[in-house]
Amino acid sequence: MRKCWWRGKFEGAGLRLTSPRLAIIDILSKTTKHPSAEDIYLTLRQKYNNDNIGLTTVYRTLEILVNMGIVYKFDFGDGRTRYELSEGPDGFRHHHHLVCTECGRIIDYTDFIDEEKELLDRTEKGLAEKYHFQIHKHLIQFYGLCENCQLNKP
Amino acid sequence: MRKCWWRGKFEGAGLRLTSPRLAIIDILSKTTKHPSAEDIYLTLRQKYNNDNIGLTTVYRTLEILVNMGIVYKFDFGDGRTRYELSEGPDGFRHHHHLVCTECGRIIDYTDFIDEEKELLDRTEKGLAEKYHFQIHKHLIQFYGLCENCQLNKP
DNA sequence: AATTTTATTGATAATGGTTTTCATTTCTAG
DNA sequence: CTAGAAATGAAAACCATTATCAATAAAATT
Ligand SMILES: [Mn+2]
Ligand SMILES: [Mn+2]
Ligand SMILES: [Zn+2]
Ligand SMILES: [Zn+2]
Repeated sequence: MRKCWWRGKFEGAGLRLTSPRLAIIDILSKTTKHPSAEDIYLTLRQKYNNDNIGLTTVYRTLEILVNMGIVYKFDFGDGRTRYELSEGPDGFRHHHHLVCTECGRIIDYTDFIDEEKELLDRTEKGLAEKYHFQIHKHLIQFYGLCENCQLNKP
Repeated sequence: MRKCWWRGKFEGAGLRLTSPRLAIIDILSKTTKHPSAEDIYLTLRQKYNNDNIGLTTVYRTLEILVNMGIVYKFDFGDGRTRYELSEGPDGFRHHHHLVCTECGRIIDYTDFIDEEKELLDRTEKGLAEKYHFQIHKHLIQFYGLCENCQLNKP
């Protein structure tokens, strides 16, 4: 688990690894949640209140990180985009999501991920051939009710 | 292939099957695309220009249809919500999507759908048990470049 | 070191898809 | 017919995201 695996990507792109950018990566690397741009902005104000990082910068930085493949971007259906480091604090962890449509709770799961991966690879290959599509990524999500929301919503 | 399979759902909910609603369902049932609310609104103005159906009504109707399970709602990443009848013109057709991130083209595919279904069922069952989640639906999408966009973007 | 160039930043304004509001119209029940 | 409920659409409000732009900071060049 080498640290700061993203540094190289920044240098290669002629981009500067500034303190706002480091702070945003830091926040993402220390959470298991899926914060929105505003979530990150608010965390910055609380914990790093020495500097005054603008919401615009948060949005801009996230877009850069997404384009470099350092961060993944998700829409879980609650009207705001949510973000997640592509490589977790403990190294790589490919996973998919379970989304509660009532309270918005997100669960990362890795169960069945190998079987899924195998099927997805095969499907991607088949689809690429049949539709001449060049597939770059896939998205799998399950929607439903979490334990709490099942009880509170009969 | 019984026609107007949705009538029952409307009656059961105490909702009226008005002409704007019928027109919107009609448009959805005659396309293989995935129109946005505005797409539907514009089609209404062109083809059914006798009446003057407001964009608000389109949004409202779509939400009702989604809540009744008659229509599916998708986010393909282009900033607008897109809709599709849950049961196609030729009866049921469960499928997933291939999305071109360059031009927004959407391909419905049913290849591998049986294998996917089998794995999804198994995964849903496993996840439901492990996380006590009550799963209602799944989402699978592949993102990449369509044939055209591969050529025009080297 | 001084100067030029380039990248970054954040306050503000603008954008644009979607929702709310609300007065009016249409349908339904009695 | 009449009272109540549901539906409609124009306009205004909402709100996450993006564009503008002048100011700042860092790198490159002289
Ligand atoms: Mn996750
Ligand atoms: Mn489709
Ligand atoms: Zn929940
Ligand atoms: Zn394309």
